[in-house]
Amino acid sequence: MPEGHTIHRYARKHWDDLGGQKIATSSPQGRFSSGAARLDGRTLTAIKAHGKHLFYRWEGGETLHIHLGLFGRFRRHTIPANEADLPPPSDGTRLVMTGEDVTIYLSGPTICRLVDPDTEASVRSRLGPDPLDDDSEIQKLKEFQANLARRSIPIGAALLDQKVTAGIGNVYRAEALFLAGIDPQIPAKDLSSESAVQLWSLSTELLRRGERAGRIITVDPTDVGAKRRSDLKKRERLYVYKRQGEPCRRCGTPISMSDMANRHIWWCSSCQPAGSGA
DNA sequence: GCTGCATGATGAA
DNA sequence: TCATCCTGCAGCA
Repeated sequence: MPEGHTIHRYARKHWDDLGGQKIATSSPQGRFSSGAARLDGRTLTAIKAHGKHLFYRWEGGETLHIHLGLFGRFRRHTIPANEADLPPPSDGTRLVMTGEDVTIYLSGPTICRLVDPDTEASVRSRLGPDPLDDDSEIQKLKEFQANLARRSIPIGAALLDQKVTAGIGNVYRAEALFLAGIDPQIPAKDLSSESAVQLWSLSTELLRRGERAGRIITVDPTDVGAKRRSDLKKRERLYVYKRQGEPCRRCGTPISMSDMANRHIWWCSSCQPAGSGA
């Protein structure tokens, strides 16, 4: 499920599977038929992730722009010796990309379209700094802080705004604010410099860990009596997300929930007391 | 089988 | 603030 860590992971894995190869493309569902027909047989020259957006660049200069939204997903199959053993794409499969050894099915994306390099650049220019991007850490942090300083919306809403920072979604916003001890309600511009720095470095650390592990794990194993992160059971991997009413793993206070920026948000009212982070 | 919900984002009102 | 688009699956009957 797609926050930035998943997207960067896809970019890397899809490049390993398909990079530099001539790719056969099709759209069983039909909604991307013309785009798939244009790409069919072309060589994939690069894959770039920015926040939750994916950009597949092809010989000939065009870019395939994909955004998974809430429902989009990729399915990957190694092509079996007998091609009849390959599970067929479902009727809803928007795009099939087949390389030498691997085929990828895409379903449910919010965006799947061909764009020119200028459009790719303009999409990216509207996104805030991505903690998983290779750009300079100092530069990204400065941009993040400047973006916060310009907003009076609550920090919990600002973190979901991809113009502020790109890649954080509803799980990471709740978990990062908990770990940083920040009240989700405080205005973004009121965040102290220390809290902003901490929030950025936590976001980076958590997203990196998520990309590596292939799942979101924010809990320090000692907080749940485990030795290693890999030992954590599914229900133990997060501090606050979807845990309303359950005891805080740090202090035992029941976790709170409310709505912010059209999504549920969870927090601990003792670890993140009103006004904390300012 | 049906219902509701979900790790997202936009555009209208 | 709401309605809408995108799809799958858990939880229920």
